[in-house]
Amino acid sequence: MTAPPSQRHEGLTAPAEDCLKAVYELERAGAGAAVTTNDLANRLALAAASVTGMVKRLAGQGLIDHARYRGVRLTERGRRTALRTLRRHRVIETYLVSALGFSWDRVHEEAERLEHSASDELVDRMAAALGDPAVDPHGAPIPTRDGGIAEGPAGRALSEVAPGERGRIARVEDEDADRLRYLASLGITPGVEFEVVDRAPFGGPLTLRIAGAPRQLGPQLAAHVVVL
Amino acid sequence: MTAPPSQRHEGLTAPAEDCLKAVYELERAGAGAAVTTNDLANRLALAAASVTGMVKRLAGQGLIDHARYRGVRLTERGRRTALRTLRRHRVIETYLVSALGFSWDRVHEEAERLEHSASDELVDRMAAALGDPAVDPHGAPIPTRDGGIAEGPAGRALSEVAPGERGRIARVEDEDADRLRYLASLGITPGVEFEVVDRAPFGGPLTLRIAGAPRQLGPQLAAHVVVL
DNA sequence: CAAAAATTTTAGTCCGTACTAAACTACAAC
DNA sequence: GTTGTAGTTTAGTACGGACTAAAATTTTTG
Repeated sequence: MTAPPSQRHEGLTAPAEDCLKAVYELERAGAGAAVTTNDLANRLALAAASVTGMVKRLAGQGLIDHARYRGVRLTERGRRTALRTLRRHRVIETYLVSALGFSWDRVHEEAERLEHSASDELVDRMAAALGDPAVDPHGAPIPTRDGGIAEGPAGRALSEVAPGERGRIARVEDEDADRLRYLASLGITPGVEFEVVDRAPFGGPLTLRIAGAPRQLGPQLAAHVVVL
Repeated sequence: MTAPPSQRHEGLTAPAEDCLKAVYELERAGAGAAVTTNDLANRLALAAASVTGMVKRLAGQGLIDHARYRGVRLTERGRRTALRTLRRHRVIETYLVSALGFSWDRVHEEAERLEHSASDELVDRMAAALGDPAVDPHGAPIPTRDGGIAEGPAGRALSEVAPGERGRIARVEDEDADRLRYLASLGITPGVEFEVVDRAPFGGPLTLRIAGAPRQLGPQLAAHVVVL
């Protein structure tokens, strides 16, 4: 008997997929360094010991390389698997916003659950229904069906832009619903043009002009807004 | 800490939701009698001992009543919970067919997974996008948001219809993809009008006329087609 | 109505995922 | 270069969900 215990993409459980995705995202953020247990534990809101356990299982499946006490790296297979999960996540987010009228601050949570149960076929149909969009509602690139991802031009943080410069919001790297709602209320969403009017020193607020109107924004929020 | 271990509607795990749904459906089919462990084990493709374990947990949560050695019954809370799961399932099936172009024989599997991770809000949005349909692609009634369900006129099995009678296919109570595909190829889908031309005795095949064309159908299949 | 058959439950095991507490490494600071 | 601390792993526990095998109970049958 031993039926496959439900809801699995290639034998991976939901926590395992979450872990791979987290490794992928932390590797990306962390400029090539190995991802530490602690970082993973923070990201996944787990105790470090739990991460060690998960990491061992994933290493046993050949999805990550684990050097004891020195962190983990995705293997090629692990990377492909993580990208498939990421594709599911981002397509679902986009579909929820574009086809079902969800607001961008509420889709993360929903996609976080659905990404583990939606089949690749469903996800492909959703993507096709939207004309295969390249980015999700937060401006993050959607991995393609064949495992590619357009990381796009690097961009820089809005908090680094000097007064007088103009640019366009590329993406918002935050998942918190309250912060996303607040940013949207300021008009800070992907694709929007802005000009930095002023930047107060010592971590002070940024003053922007968006669509002619002046906007103030704290530096912690601005640090997660990527602009071009 | 102890974060809610993901993907749960009111603290219920996916297997628990499946079990409640199975109890609901078996109670419905079984004319008021208590549902036996064996029936559940068959329906859920589990060992009987596993069902006993699940049943104990659900009884502990007040969702079913369990009399040792004599089967289970849903409590009022259990019934409401089962209906919410059933609503998610049927709305999702309908959405997949109507909005995303799935064929009716492939949606069951997908919905079986998604029903556990889709939020009620998502399901309500899907339903609204379709104009709050009353039945799913197989003709089964979709429970309403407020916990009601229109069981509709009883109907009878197509296998019971006498030669010369006419009627309309109400629903197809089968989930097997191959059989559904076969039925669709014969034109047997909800809403279709038919006339029984002949019924061979001793479990022989049924001869129908559908849209003017003659069709033959075995009695096992016909037994799961409900007509009005 | 007693014995046989079928059903159900208990007992014991395993795995994945979590936790805490204790032990172990690595690295940095002195 | 030892030592302290931060970070990591091990050890031990728990729980849900699954299994098999054995015991208990109900039902059927002779």
